[in-house]
Amino acid sequence: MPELPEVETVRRGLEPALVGETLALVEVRRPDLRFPFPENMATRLTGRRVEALSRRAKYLLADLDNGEVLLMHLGMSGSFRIEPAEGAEDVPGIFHHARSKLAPHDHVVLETGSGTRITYNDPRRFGFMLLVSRAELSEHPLMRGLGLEPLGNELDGQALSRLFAGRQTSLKAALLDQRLVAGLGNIYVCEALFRAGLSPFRKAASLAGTVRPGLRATRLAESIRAVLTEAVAAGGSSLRDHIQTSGELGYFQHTFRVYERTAQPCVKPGCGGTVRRLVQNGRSTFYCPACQR
DNA sequence: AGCTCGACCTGCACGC
DNA sequence: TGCGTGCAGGTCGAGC
Repeated sequence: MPELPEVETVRRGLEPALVGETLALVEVRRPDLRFPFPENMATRLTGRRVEALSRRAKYLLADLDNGEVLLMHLGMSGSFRIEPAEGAEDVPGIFHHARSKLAPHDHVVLETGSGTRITYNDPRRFGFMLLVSRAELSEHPLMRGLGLEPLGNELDGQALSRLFAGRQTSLKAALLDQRLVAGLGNIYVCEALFRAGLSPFRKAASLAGTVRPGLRATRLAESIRAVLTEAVAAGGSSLRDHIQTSGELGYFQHTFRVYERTAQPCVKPGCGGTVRRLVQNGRSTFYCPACQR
């Protein structure tokens, strides 16, 4: 499911249910996700208060009151849902009976002190959770090598040109490389390249150009910001799963201009091209051969 | 060092 | 119906 906009949507959904709350009950139902959960994770989390919930690239970071951080990644198919906990009172004296049963692939269940149940579900099990001490977080192998935060202040044409300089790989592969820019995935790379009018097959190094240096890079940086900002505002994209913690769908998928639009006409006015799908580095690339150069 | 590719895992849509 | 194939929002590590 999740690229940056989906992870940010999940963060915003979890924040009110989690921050300031104590983890009263923690159940790990299946430990073997991409990495095994930390030894005794349930015990180590129980009784902890969550002080903040932030995001770095596609990672969620829950600050705990003991100086540790719960580091979470949703992989391809991870999602959270929030419901009233068992026996939680909706109105004083009236117990909530609408709590749904646990579903297949519900791997972690957290119950907060105020009677909320937060369930992590992940069919493909590419996601994971880790506990890292706050002090060591920035040097953790998963965090240390991450590139620019695309909605942060540093991402602009100049930064992109510098990062891509000398790279012989394609623009598509370079944008997917989390060590350069961190948070983009297959959807938003395709969409950003379309908006910038740049071919996914162009060499990354050519972004700087020779005639009008910086122009392409600036267009690309602006396209990345625009597509991500719009997608966050739309609650992300829901392709095959729900993504919001409420179970509601994001709706940015209705705004895709090339992704999964194979053989449909290019939406750019006057272009007349047809969207094509091609496998690049083992992943589908959607693009318009007429207006992406 | 940079780059490409296979592997990890489940579910679904498709064609025969 | 059942079975095989290909596809899916990610990332790591092996091997050039």
